[in-house]
Amino acid sequence: MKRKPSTEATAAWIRLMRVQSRVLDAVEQELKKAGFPPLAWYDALLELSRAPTGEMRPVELEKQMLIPQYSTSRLIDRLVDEGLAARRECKIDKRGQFVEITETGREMQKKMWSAYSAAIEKHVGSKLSDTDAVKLCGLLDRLGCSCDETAVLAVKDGVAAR
Amino acid sequence: MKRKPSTEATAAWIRLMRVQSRVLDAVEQELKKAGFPPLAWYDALLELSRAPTGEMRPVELEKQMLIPQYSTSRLIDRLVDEGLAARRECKIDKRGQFVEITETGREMQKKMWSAYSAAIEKHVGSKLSDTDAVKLCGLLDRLGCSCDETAVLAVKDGVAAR
DNA sequence: TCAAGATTGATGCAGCTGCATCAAGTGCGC
DNA sequence: GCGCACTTGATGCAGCTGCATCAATCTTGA
Repeated sequence: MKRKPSTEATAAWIRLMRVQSRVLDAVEQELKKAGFPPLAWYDALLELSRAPTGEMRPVELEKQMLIPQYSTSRLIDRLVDEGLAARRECKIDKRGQFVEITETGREMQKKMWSAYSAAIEKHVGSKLSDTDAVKLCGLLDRLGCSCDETAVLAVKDGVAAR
Repeated sequence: MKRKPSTEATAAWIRLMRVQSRVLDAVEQELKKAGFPPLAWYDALLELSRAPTGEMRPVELEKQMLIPQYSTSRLIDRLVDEGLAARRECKIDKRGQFVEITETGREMQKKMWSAYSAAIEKHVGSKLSDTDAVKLCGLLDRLGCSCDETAVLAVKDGVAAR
């Protein structure tokens, strides 16, 4: 039997998988309990709300969120169904479209951020000093393949998780 | 707008989500490319192969793997369909059953571990010194709610990720 | 002994994901 | 101007997940 990875590396792998899954579950549960939609919706609403004009091309959204095309397409469907966003035709490129966040969508994003930020604080912030959080970031960043433009883009009104 | 979590904590949260998802994806992809089933199957096979008698109660498996009951039930279905495990009736408790790993199942587990361990090395081991891996474990453990019996149970022939 | 409650495992349903593919539209080279 | 490759977005299908619920069996306590 091979034994390529050190026990230390293997232990880190296991922790990474388990802890992430527990923490994510915990946060998602809190959102759900508070009657909010899943995190992915929040991420999309946040991106849309940040767009200067309040609207984006799906392709754009897709690149920001780093999710596959079909996934974007369906996420938009759901947002539209719930009145949180609206599709607008794109006159310059008839294949395309624009997705615009609605007023309801903006409100939802803000309300979600209250619950979301509280959950982050509860499940991460309160368990780690700021300096430890920084250390953790540093170590994790080294695992992120050719990591991360988006870097320390934590802002006043929200963060995108995925 | 509230601002409960520190920027550091928020940054750590984002990293945790993103890096985990990238690393997991990468590892799963390698398994898939090598023609193997998903990681969850490996975890189950590993648990079964570790059972002294080669068989376990589904309830047992469920507790080890920390996945919900219905999930276990279906995972077993798939393993059985592929001939990697077999259901045995349980004479002491007629509600229950035993799940036994087959010879094919044992072989699969071993073959998967080759690919799996190589992937761990590639995506974690090679990017972190052992001492850094230990630091990472320490930090992650602090996030794990009332963490982890299973602790440093990395062994000669495999690890369970979830 | 027997009824109430707990445990064990399966399953129908809805929702989400990935994969493959499709149709429509664009734009580039010639 | 025409054809061909590329981009944009949607969708059918299969698989997996969570939720709720079910049937069967076991256990407990009066």
